[in-house]
Formats: sequence, structure tokens, C-alpha cells
Amino acid sequence: MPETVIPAAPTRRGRPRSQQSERAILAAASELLEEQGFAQFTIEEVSSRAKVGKATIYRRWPTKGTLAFDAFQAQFARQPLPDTGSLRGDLLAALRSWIRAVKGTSTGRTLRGLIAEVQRDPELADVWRDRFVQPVRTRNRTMFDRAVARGEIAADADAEVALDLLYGAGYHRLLQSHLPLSDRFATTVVDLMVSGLGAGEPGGGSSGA
Amino acid sequence: MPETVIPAAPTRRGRPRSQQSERAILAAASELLEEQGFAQFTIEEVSSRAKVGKATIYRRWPTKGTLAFDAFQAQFARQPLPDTGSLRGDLLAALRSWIRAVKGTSTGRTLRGLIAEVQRDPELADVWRDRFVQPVRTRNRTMFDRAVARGEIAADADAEVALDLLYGAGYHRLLQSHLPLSDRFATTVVDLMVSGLGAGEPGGGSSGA
Amino acid sequence: MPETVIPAAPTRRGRPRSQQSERAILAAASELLEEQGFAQFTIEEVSSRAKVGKATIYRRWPTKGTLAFDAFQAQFARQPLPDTGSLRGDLLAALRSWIRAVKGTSTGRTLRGLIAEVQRDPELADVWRDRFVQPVRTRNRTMFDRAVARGEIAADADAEVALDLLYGAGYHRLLQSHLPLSDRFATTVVDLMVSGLGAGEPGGGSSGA
Amino acid sequence: MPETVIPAAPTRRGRPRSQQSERAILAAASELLEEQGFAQFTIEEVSSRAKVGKATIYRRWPTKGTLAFDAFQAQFARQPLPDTGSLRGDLLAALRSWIRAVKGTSTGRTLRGLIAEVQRDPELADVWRDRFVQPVRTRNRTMFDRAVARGEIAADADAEVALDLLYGAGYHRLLQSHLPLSDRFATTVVDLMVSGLGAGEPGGGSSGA
DNA sequence: GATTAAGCGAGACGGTACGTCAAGTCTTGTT
DNA sequence: AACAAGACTTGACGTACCGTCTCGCTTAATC
Repeated sequence: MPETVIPAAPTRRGRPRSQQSERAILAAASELLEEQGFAQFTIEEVSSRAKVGKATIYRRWPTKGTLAFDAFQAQFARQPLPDTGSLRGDLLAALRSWIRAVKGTSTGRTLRGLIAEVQRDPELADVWRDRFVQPVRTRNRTMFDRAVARGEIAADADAEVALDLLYGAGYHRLLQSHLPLSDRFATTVVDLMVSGLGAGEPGGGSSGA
Repeated sequence: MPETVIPAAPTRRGRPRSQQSERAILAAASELLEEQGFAQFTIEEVSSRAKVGKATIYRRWPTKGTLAFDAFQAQFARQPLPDTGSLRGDLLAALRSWIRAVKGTSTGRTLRGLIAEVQRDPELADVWRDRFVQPVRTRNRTMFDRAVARGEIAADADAEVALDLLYGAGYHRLLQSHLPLSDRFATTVVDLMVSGLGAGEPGGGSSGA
Repeated sequence: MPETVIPAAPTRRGRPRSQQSERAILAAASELLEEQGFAQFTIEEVSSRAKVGKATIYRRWPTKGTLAFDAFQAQFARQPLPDTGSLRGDLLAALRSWIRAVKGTSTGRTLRGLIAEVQRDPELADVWRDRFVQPVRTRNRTMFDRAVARGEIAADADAEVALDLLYGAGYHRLLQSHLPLSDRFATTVVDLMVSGLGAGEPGGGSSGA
Repeated sequence: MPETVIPAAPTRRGRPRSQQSERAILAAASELLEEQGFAQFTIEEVSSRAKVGKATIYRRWPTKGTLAFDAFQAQFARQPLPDTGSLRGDLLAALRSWIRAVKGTSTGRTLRGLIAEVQRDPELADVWRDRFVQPVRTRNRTMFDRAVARGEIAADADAEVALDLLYGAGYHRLLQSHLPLSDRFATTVVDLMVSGLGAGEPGGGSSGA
């Protein structure tokens, strides 16, 4: 998997792209994101801080979203996958770790800005899905694989939907700010996922899980 | 609760605000949102379509996000609260109804745009939380109240977190586009919420807070 | 005749154009032309010096050439039409006055830059012809009218061509820099125009047309 | 005198300059000038059409003006010096031939563009003066030498100023477009130069030619 | 009925950032 | 060394919207 979004130069001929410029751009972009957030993040300012022409940026990144994404990747350090011995413990550790990374941090602020940008920049949307969302999900599915191996959950349990519940709830609170990303929230989310609301019998729809 | 975001005029003296202009603005805004989406939604264009001065818009709405919000409210017709006799049925109906409203529709596109805007416009964020998120949640809590009354779930079940799981999963797929908002997705979400993954005993993680 | 190139606002409605901005733009433009010449004359710099948005300039002047022209008009003070009592004296005074105005001066430098710009900017070419070249020529024709009245030259003498010889020679040396605009040059030009090379009879080319 | 502006290579070591590249560059440049005029004439486009690196162009020509000049030289075929037997006939033939070459032709358009460029590119100004203006003038002075030999004009007649009148008038109309380069214009210019306006006596300045 | 205060459409205002273009220079691997 | 290719920095371009600010003109409520 490539390190960044940067597309390869169309041919092998000609002067190679300067890795030094590249580093300067990413450094300036990260710094700017950290200091000011996505709202004040402009190509112009990055270009000026990195002492690089705007064209040098546009040669590498098609939109400012994709540049911000690359700068964000360095910042959002990959969190170690928890392995507590139980699914419940793993899920709780994962959600808590995510909350710690995003709640009240510049990372969280950037994350919100990027998800906003994803909604308007289709180029970024592709990158975001393929280079951020999917890898994270793939990693996280291991928690469910292990639970199946341990016999904790059925082999056909839908890990995809489970992940949507776990992180969906988190992103929901992050993006809508209706309620805080508290520790109690994390526990309750995981408890609910593991045990359910326990409303199997009375009404009863098609109860097949 | 007022129909729109519009603040009251400071006094009663002078020429009253034209309700006709107001209607023209909202109509133009809705039309523009529907046609072009939030990305091309500019105050300039609304002003030009509505044949209204820009100041007339800014007198009523502080930011373009709040105007878009009001235009969106008309579009996003309030969905009837389902009452199927079981929590599972209610949740499934609610989620399916939401998916029908947003999947592949201009409403869904606008919804994505608005949530994006909420991340950068604090004025809109307040309006969004108080006039959209909270009302919808309040309405939806009824489903859990009824389930408690029916004895389906415990009285102290956390409806807030349950709603975060239900809609959080939906918004997650809407905003990240990693997987489709299929009917199967809806069923699985609800099944999981109701029955859980069923991994209570074997592993038994740190079950405290 | 209007003072400047500036086109009228399309309608009478809306906020009127600020005459103060206009003055600031023209002042900054003149200053810049004088200091740096046409080569460094940029809309960006004018906008920055005049503390005016670029759009405010573009609203009035379609191209940078037309703005430079207006700034130049103030600088290139209309020279008083000489009246020495003889055509020879008038022509000599006029040419010397022109040389004094352009030789080694910032006006001369700007004049060269503007004529260069005229070759590439059709908008400016029209303005230049109608608002600079023609008025100057009209004024200068008076010298020939007076000479006819005095009986110095024939009534059907071609004043247009005479002006082309007089100023054409001057502009030629200004633009090609092959020889200096000396005082001797002025005298010789006028003598030649008045007396001719005196090669009427011996050779006798095709004297028709 | 060298054919082009191209400076000699610094040493004789290493790979010799490709004459093929040189031809390709000049061909592409001429073609581009002819098709699009000086305004759209860019080194980038020449380089792309000639399939030649930009450095290969800059190795030979210091600025785009000098390249355009060389491309123009081929186009602007040297006109044969007229020899009609009289000064009047020679001057008329020369001016008409020039008019034929530049009026409404791509050569004329390029000529205007080059003179414009001369005003801003000092490198080109030198080349222009030494390799275009002076040679043409030297050639044209022969017409006056012959006239002196024939006894048509005085031996001390100022041929330089005479050339400034002849071509100055032509360039004036070419560059200012205030009046057409008609055949009648040519005749009148020459008549005036040969016979003068005939205003020797009444006013009378220092009438020494 | 006159006054007065605010709203009205229109559009200009100072700004900011956009994405593009071409200039002339530099850096590869290849010839 | 020169070559083709295509990177580089620089700097200006002309455009688009932002949110604010005049204009001359309604339009009511208050005096």
C-alpha cells in the first residue's frame, strides 16, 4: 500500500519529483491542520509555509481534501489492536482508544473536517474509503474472528454491521454533538452490542439473527 | 417552536419584513438544493433566483448553513413514528423509513451536505442539534417507552445509546459510503440491537464502567 | 468627451460606484507607472496600493492596458499647440516639445509600453486610437490650417500624411532606438518636410497616383 | 554575419548541438507565429511541437523574443532593393514593397508583436537593432547614394532622417492603425519627401537642409 | 397627514482563495 | 556535453463568493 495519496508521475522520464518538497508540503500541512484546523486550511497557506509553488502541490494532490488526508494520516497514529481475551473487552478497548484519540483533540477536529470534506469532494471520498475506512475496518474485523475462534459468537455473525454499530455510534456523537463521548457511553454501547436489549419474545418480528 | 430559524425583527416600528420575500427565498433555496446540492448552494445564487437582495437574506439567516437548514426542513418531511406492537418491529420500520428517505435521494445528498456544514459553522451546529437532532430523538424515544410499558425491555435500558446505535450505523454508511444502506443491513442492525452478539459469558471482559 | 475609459454602470440601480476608489486606483496606477514602468505594472500591485479589491478594478477597466492608459493620460499633459507664425516654426516647436516630453522620461517609457500593449490588446487599441491618437492629430492639424490661411502651403496639402512623417519619424526612433532623438534630428526632419529632398526633375519616377 | 541569434557553444568537447533540433525548433516557431501570432507564442508550445526540451531552446536563445525574431527572419523575406533610375521611383517602390509585405499579413502581425516585445526585452532590443533595423537601413541607404551619384540630391543630404521619414510614417500607420496603409499614402509620403511642403519663404526659419 | 424607521432590490465594496498559466531554471537517465 | 522530459520556483492572472455597505424607493405605525 502506498504511503500517500500522491499519484505516480505519468512517466519515468524527466526530472523526478522532489521528495524534499513533498516532505516540506506534508510537514506544513500537518502543522497547519494542528494549529488552525481544517477551516483555515488553505493551499495558499501550505504553499507559503512550505516555500513551495502552488503548482507543486497541485501536481501531487488533486484537491485540498486529499492533501489534508495525507497530512492527517501521519497525525492519526494507527492504534494498536486490542487483544484482551474476550470480545467484550476488545470492543470496549477499541472504542475507548478511539474516543481518547478524538475527543477534544486536534485530531478529532481534523477528523470532523475531513469527513465533512468527504461529502463534497468525490476524489477525496474514494481515497477516504479505500485508504482509511477499509483498512481500519479490516484490522478491526480480527476482533470478531478471534471471538468466533473462541466460540464466543456464531461463525456467521455479521462483523460488518457490528463495526457499523460500534463506530457508527461513536462518529454519531462526534459529528452531531448531541451527547458527550463519555466513558459510560462506551460501556453502554458495548454492553448493548454484546447482550442486546433483550426484547426477543413479546412482540417478535422475524427474530433470525 | 418556531417554524424557521429566522430571528424576530428588533422592533415593531418601520416597514415590516416581507413574508413574500421570505417565501421566495425558501422556495429558491429548496429548489437550488434539490437541483444542485449543497456544494453549489450559494447565497448569491439564492438571492438571484429569488429576486431578493442579499441583505434581505442575511437579515433573516446568519449563515448559509442556517438557510439551507430551513430549506431542508420542508423537504425532509417528518416521518410518521411507527407503531407495530413490538420494539423490533418499530426499530426496523423506523430505520427502513429513514433509509428510504435518504438513499439515492436529493434529500440524502442535502443531509450529507448539511452534516458537513455543521462541522464548520457553529451557528448551524446549535440550530442543527436543537431543531433537528433533538426533536427527532425525542420522538423516537417513544418506541422505547412503549417497549418498557409492554415489558419487552428493562425500565433502565439506555434509549439514548440505543438510538445512537440505530441511527449511528445508518449515518455511518451514509457518510462513509463503505457499504450500501441495504434492507439486509437494516434487519441485521435491528437484530443485533435486540438480541446482541450473544457473547456474555465465555470471555467475560472487564465488565465494569 | 469622457474623462476616462471607464464604462458606465449598466443600470442606475444599486450602490453607485465609489469615486474615491476610482481616484485611489488611478493615483496608485500613475504612481506605479512612474516608479516602475509598464513592465512591472500589475493589477495586483495597483489593487494592493490603492487598498481596493481586484474586482473593483476589473469592474471599471476591462484590461490592464486600459487602466494604464487612463493613468497615463494624466501624466502626459497635453502640450500647448505652438503658434510661431510659420509652419516650419510650428512643426519644429511641436516635435521638440514632444521629444522633450518623451526622451529619457518615465512618460516616454510608459508611452513605449503602451504602444507595445496596443499591439496585443484590441480593447486598448480602440481606446488608444480614439482617445489619444485622433485627438492629438486633430489638434495638430491646426498648424497646417494656419499655414494654408497664410498662403504658405497649397490648400490641398495632405496634412494627415505630413503628420505621419513628423511624428512617425519621432516614434520610429523612440521605438527602434537605432538613433537618438537629438535636436539636430528634429531640425532635419522639419527641414526635409518643408523643403523636400529637392529631387523633383532629373530622375522623375511614376509621378501619377 | 551569422544566420541566427544562436550563440556558439562554449567549447568543442562533449556532444555537439543537434542541427536537427535547431531546425525543428525554428520550424515549429515559424509555424506557430504564422498560425497564432505573437500573443499565443509560448516557448512551452514551441518545445512541445518541436518535440524538444525547453532547455534545448534556452541553450540557443536567451529569451522568447530572440527565438521569435529568428523565426520571423525566415518569414520576412528580404525584399529586393529597387533600382528604378530615380530616387522618387526607388522610394516609392521600396515603401510599396514593404506595405505589400505587412498589410493584412501574418508577417505584419508578427512584426507588430516583435516591435512590442522589443520594448520590454532588452536582449531582443539589441538583436533587433543590430540584426534587423541596421541591415535594412544600410541596404536602403544605397538608394540615396545612387541619387547623389546621379546628382539628384545634395551630397550632404541626411539619408538617415530620410529613412526615418519613409519607414517611420509606414510603421506609424502599422502600429497605431489610425489610417490605412493605402497606395495613395505611399505616393503622398514619397512626394512630400521629394518635393517638401513648399513652405520656404513667408515664415522662414533656418532653412538650411 | 406628516413623520419616521425599517425593509426592500440592486449592486458595489474590500477581501480571500481559488486553480491555471507561462516564465526561465534545474535534474534525471540516455545518447 | 547535449539530449527529451518534465520537474522546479515565482508571480500574476481573472473569477467566484463571502458578508457588509450604500443607493433610491416603499411601506406601515406613530405622532
